[in-house]
Order: sequence, then structure tokens, then C-alpha cells
Amino acid sequence: MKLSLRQLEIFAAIAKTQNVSRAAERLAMSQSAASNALVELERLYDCPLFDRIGKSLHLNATGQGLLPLVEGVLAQARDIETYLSGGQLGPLSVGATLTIGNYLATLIIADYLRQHPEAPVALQVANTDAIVERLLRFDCDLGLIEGDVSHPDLLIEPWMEDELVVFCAPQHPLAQVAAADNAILASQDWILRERGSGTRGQFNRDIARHLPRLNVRLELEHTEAIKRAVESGLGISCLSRLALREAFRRGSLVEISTPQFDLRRHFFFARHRLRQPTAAARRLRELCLAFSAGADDTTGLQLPFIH
Amino acid sequence: MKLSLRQLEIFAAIAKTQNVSRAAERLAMSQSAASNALVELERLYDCPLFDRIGKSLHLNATGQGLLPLVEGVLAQARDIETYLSGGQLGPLSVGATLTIGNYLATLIIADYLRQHPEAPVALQVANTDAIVERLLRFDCDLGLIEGDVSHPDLLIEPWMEDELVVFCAPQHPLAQVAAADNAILASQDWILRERGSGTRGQFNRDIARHLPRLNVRLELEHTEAIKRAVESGLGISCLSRLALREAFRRGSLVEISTPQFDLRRHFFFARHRLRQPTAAARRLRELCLAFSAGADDTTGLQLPFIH
DNA sequence: GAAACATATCGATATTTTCGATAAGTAATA
DNA sequence: TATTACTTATCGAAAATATCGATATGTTTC
Repeated sequence: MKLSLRQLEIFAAIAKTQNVSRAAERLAMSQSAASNALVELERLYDCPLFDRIGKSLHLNATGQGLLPLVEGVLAQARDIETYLSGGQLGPLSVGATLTIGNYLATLIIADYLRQHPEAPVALQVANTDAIVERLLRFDCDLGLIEGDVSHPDLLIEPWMEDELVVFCAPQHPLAQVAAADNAILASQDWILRERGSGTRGQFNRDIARHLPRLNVRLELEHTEAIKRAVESGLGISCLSRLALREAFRRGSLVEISTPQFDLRRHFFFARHRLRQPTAAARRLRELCLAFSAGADDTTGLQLPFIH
Repeated sequence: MKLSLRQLEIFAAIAKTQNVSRAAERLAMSQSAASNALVELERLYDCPLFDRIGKSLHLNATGQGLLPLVEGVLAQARDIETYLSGGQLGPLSVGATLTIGNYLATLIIADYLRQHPEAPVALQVANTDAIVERLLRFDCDLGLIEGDVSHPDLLIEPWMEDELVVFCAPQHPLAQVAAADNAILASQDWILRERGSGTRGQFNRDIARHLPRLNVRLELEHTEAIKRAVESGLGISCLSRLALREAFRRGSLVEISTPQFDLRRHFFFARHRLRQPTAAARRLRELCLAFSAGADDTTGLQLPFIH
């Protein structure tokens, strides 16, 4: 094993800053040592990793291919270090889509923080595309996403099942109906999430397409705002059951049964194919799975599927 | 980064041999150097990894947790080394179940060897449980399996769809029938794979359970033997379409349509959760996917599903 | 208790890493 | 063109580390 982790660490720092001096500074070493380490790495395998254009360095194709591999090894090595230094979990950066981030991730991460008070966590809530971007740039350790993402560099793993629910205020005429057929639904005023959100996408795909017409009275970007609008009798809506659990329990909102539609969908774990999950990421994954398994009893959510 | 790959390499060797002297020998270094390296690693993190019982070492709990992590890092590091030493692919060890190993893996690995003549490959064909065992022991880089395996340490990824087919000899009365109902099937002599094979398992689950009775005339452990027995008119059988492609093309065997059953099943990639796939494993995976995509046109097999 | 075998330790040596100082190159600007 | 400000590369010295052979120490087996 001619390679050393130190070399890889220095290479990664130089590759990311594109600058030996700043990399050396960040690693708390002299510029000359960093320069030496890089030259030594290239000499060792007789394989240049940077193009020298005058004073500056530019990562060449070989180097670009190497960087993600090195990032992977370093992440794992850091994981080993934290494991050995007393089993504390290292820093964790999670990305979650809006529904998951607001109604699930916060609960699970609260659990995680309770069990690992020292472990630093960053939660980024954004739409699916943004989460995917961050995963690809190694800015996120783990993504919690809804909807079908398929990217060759991402590894997608099923987590749990969710479903959308059509609902209204308890005073609304539909609150007394056993089940609402398409004709009834088409005659309603709807209050919906904005176009581009995963929830709206599924609503269009699974419900709107089957209605003769659709009367959208209001589009809002926040589920809480939608719930208040529906409570006040402005119309009916369709959101994830997760966002409605409390309101259904309190009776401030009422489910409208729509057996003609299959509104189930899946949440997924996503991570970079070349990035081994850290101990912290594995721990959070465990908590996520435990949460969804436990949720069976308490929320009426279904089991995660296995394949 | 206090850790070094050399240290980890020495630790892994000692942990696996449970013996400093033999580990040192294998690493072509002195016993004292190996001993020092181990002590230094434990001192560095103030964290004993072995119980010293008299003369001998025994990996303790901390060490047992560490070993898989270290194996992962080392595998990736070796991958980086091969990448830097000219892009040659490193050694690859594939495990495949019987059907896949005999009818698919050999074709794909032939492709792989044609494209990478220098790359050493080992293919192990065994039943699913044995493959899983090897994956868990890090004896295999990649498993190609059929059937539902669910193990917390394994990562399962869909590959392609396969299906079982009921078939007979062209002279057989059923060869002229448009479709065979359950009553007809129940009256036949069957020649089947042995109990415990994945194919037989699915046959029992999806067909035998729906027949009023089942007359098993012969059980054989090899698909080729079954095909010859059916060709000679001894009875009818049910095997993967993969194993029958050639025979159907030549007309030496004939498919019996059984639309009342859904005989599809999936093949999967399986690997250890803690083991980052090597460049060689990723390459083989690509070839597998390309093969199954191409197989659409030539074999009538279906696309791998996406989730 | 002796022989065989294993790990741990020690001092000496070779190797590697690191540093500061300095050389040398480029780009912007006066 | 000369100057300034910024890079990366190189050199020799000093410090840190890895490795070795020899030896100490401990365990098991007979």
C-alpha cells in the first residue's frame, strides 16, 4: 500500500481549492509540504493529476476521476476515526423535500439529537431537484425524497409508504358523504399546492386527470396555509396524510373518501453511489425505518415495502 | 488525519489471521514492525482492539466493529491504486445463483473479459443462501441473485425481469393447445427442479398451490437434464425462459401458455452495505444492465424496473 | 522444568514528512 | 518596461516516523 491517507487528504484539498497555498493553510501545513505531497503522489504512480498552466493548477481528467474516489475514502476514514475516538457520531448533513422535511424529518432528527446530543446535524429542506443536486455535489450525506428520481450516480432505497388524502372542513357538505365520486369532486372549489411541488404533481397525475374539469380557487406554497384555508370553508384540498394527522385527530378537518383513486406514493432514501454512508447517516437511516415501522400503529401509515 | 492506510492494512491482516507473526509474514515485514503498528494504532485512539489472552490475540468488540469499516476503506484504496496505475481493473469476485450463473453470468463475464483482458475474475455459482453468506464474509464483491433476499447488511438493487415458462416436447399433446387450464396441468407428469432451488420455490408458490394435485415424476438438479427429459416425452416442466431460449428457437421444445399465472420474477444485484463497489464491480454492473437492456430485442425479456 | 512458540519492547538505522527560505513563473498595473 | 503581488517548485536541515534485528517476557505443551 504505497498510498497514504495524508496524501489523499492533501490532494483533495488542493483539487477542491485549485490552489496549493490555500489548501496548505486549511490543512495547517506549509505550502511547500503540500506541494511536495502532490508531486510525490503524481510521481508515485507516474500519473499527472493537474495541468500546470503557468502559475496555476487545473485538475485534469485523471484528477477529476480520482477526486470522487478520494472523497469516498476520506469520508470513510473520518468515519473510522470518529468510531475509534469513542463512538461519537460525526457531522451529518441531511436533505429532505418539503413534505418530509416539515412533517417527518424534524421528528426523526429530534429523536436523533436526543440520542446523540453531541452529534452536529444540518437539515436542508428544498425541492427534490435541489436535494439531488446537493447529493451529487457531496454537499449532503443523505437525501429523503418523494417521487421517482432516477440518476445513474444516485442510489435509491425505499423507505416508507405515504398517501395523499382529499379533505374538507367538518361543516362542509362533503363531510357527511360516505364517498365522493368524480362528478362531485369536479364541482368543488379546490385549494392546492403550487405547480412544481411533488404533491401537486401527483394530484394532477392521479386525480385531476380523471375529473371532467377542475376549479382551482387558490394555490398556496405552504401546507399549513392550505389547511387553514380549508378549515375556514374556502374549499377542499388534497395533501399528504402526514400533514393532516393532527387535524384529523382534533376533528378540525375531515377526510373525504375517494376509493376510486390509488393515492399512495413512496418516500425514498437517496445517496451518492460513490459515497459510503457514514456511521451518522446509517444511524439516521435506522431511526427513519424505526419511525415508519412504529408509525403503523399510531398514524395509519403503511409498512415500507421490501423487494 | 492521524490514521494511515498502512496501519489499517496491518490491523486488517492481524485481525483476519488472529496472529501477528503470520500477518507480518504475509505483509513482508518483521513481526516487531507489525506489533508496533498495532500498538501504535491502539495508542493513537487510546482504544484497545484486541484482548490479550496470554500469548494470543482475540479481536474484541471494538475491533470487530472496526474490521468491516477498515475492509471497506482498504478495498476503495486498492481501487484508487489500480485507477492510478493505468486504469486496469482490479480482481473481481462474482457470486451467482444457478440459473443466472449458467445462462447469464457466463455470457456477461465473457463480454467483460473481452473488454478487459487483463482483469482477473472469479465466478462462483451456488444457491442464494451460499452467495449471501459469501457477500457477508466479504468473499464476494457482487452477488447476482434471484428471489427475495432481505438482510440488514446487504444492499439489494433490481437488475432485470425474468419469468418461468411451462413447456413440453413438440410431439406432446399439449403442444397443440392454445392455453392450458389448471385441470389439464394437474393431470400431467411433471419433471421439476429439486426442492430448495429458487425455481422450484417459485413453481410451488405460483403454480403448484393452485393445482388440485401435482404428479411429480422426476426431480433433477440440472436444467439441461430436465430439458432432455422433457424432449424425450417423459413429461412437462417449468423453467426460466433464459434456459429455454435456444430450445424454443430450434423448436426442440414448445412453450405452453398459462395466462392464469403471473410467473415473472426479478434478478437483483446484491452487495455488502459497508463495501463500496470496486471499479471492476461497477463495470460488471454496467455490462449486466446493458445486457438486460439489449436482451429486450433478442430474448423477449423485459426491461429492468426502476423505482 | 524445558522446549516451542507467541507477543512486546528496545536501541539503532533508514525513510519520510515537514519546515523555512528561496527560486522562478505569471498577471496586473503604474 | 519595471514593479508589485501572487502563485508553484525546489532545496537543505530538522523533526517525526517506520522498520529492523535482537532480546525480553509470557503461555502452552509435553
